[in-house]
Amino acid sequence: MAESARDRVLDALVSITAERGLDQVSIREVAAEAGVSVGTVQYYCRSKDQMLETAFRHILTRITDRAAATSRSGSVAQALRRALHEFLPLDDLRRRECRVYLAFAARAAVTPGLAEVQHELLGEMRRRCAEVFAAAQESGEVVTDFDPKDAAAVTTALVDGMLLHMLTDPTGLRGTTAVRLLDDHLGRYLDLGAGRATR
Amino acid sequence: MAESARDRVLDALVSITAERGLDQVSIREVAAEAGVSVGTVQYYCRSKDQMLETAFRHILTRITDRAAATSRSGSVAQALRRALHEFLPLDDLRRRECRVYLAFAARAAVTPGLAEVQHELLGEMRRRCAEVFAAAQESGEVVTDFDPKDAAAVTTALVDGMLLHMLTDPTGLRGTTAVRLLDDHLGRYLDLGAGRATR
DNA sequence: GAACGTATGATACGATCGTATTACGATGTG
DNA sequence: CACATCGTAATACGATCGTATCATACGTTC
Repeated sequence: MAESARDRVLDALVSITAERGLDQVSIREVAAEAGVSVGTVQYYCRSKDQMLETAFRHILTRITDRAAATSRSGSVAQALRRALHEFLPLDDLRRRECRVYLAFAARAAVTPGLAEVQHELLGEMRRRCAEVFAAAQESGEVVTDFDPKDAAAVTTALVDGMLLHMLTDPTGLRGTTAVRLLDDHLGRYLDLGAGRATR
Repeated sequence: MAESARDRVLDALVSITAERGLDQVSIREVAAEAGVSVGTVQYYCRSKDQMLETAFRHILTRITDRAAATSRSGSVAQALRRALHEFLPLDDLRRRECRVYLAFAARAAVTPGLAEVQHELLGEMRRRCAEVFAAAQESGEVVTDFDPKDAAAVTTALVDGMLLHMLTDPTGLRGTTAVRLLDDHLGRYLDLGAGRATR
């Protein structure tokens, strides 16, 4: 079925942000990209600030849904590894999404409305990640003792840091290297086993 | 001695970026903050893009110089720990600077001129960090075997990731936690010894 | 002391910005 | 049928944007 006008507006904003950056986003540009009038954009978004907050939630939902949909087969460690890969810019689609995330996250540092969204995101990320680490401890898939919450905080920070470096210095940190470094990191907590070689 | 007009212009840009964000920066705002005319800003910066690139280098020099000036006394690991702390938003001054860095780094994802600066920065960071890890291996201050380059890449990414999380979700990752997580991380490579308790 | 480059300010131009207002057709409802 | 609501478009308003141009001092150098 055809995309609703509202979704087309939000997707247009995301497209512009991914390709030209968040500061190239204007009501008129979004309207043109979505193929609607300025009035239609205003109909769905009361103000530009509200439009940005809505679009931030929109893109985050898309990313986290994809991560949540990854396979849970195999060991807990393997499942975590696959899920975390969905947050890294490892192909064109994820690179686009990560660019949008980074742009919004950076603006969240000075925009309370966006900071609230970011707070919800990171809290959920850490919570889910800590659950996985705790589950691995229960099932004995660990190589050392550690606090699941600390491991979650450091792992999510590492993922976002590698994301930042991959996007802003692609020749300095390549995807294959990032995946290997993430494996090394996880391997310090969990037994990745042969899963490291599987997709 | 009094600050030169050029420095006042660059510092004004940094101030605006730290307090209101990079997208609130305009030639007129910078001129007003610096207490000079628009013409003076244009005299020192041919275009806005060039102004941003110059200011990015300006703030990076300030940060890296401060890190380079930290004490090298004690163990190699302790010196590295102190230097890395200069890149984290652990007080108001560093929080301001980190906000500016994050704003520029995010824009570097879509602005080739800024990406070049970021590439130089991260390359230098990884190089220096790897040197320190290698020196620690030479002097035997290590707790396991590892590749200095990999350790440098993952450590710099972790620092930037924690920086991102601390700035965009201050209640989710506090400074004391970040310092502890960084200590845990370094402790997996190096023998921090009692230095962990020292400043 | 005339000429000149440097540093600064004032101002004008056209473009674009976010937002508010208004109009108009389609749709549903009394 | 009358009328309200919803979705969409067109357009106008004042503000702000980046940039270009011109004028004016102040040194320095022939």
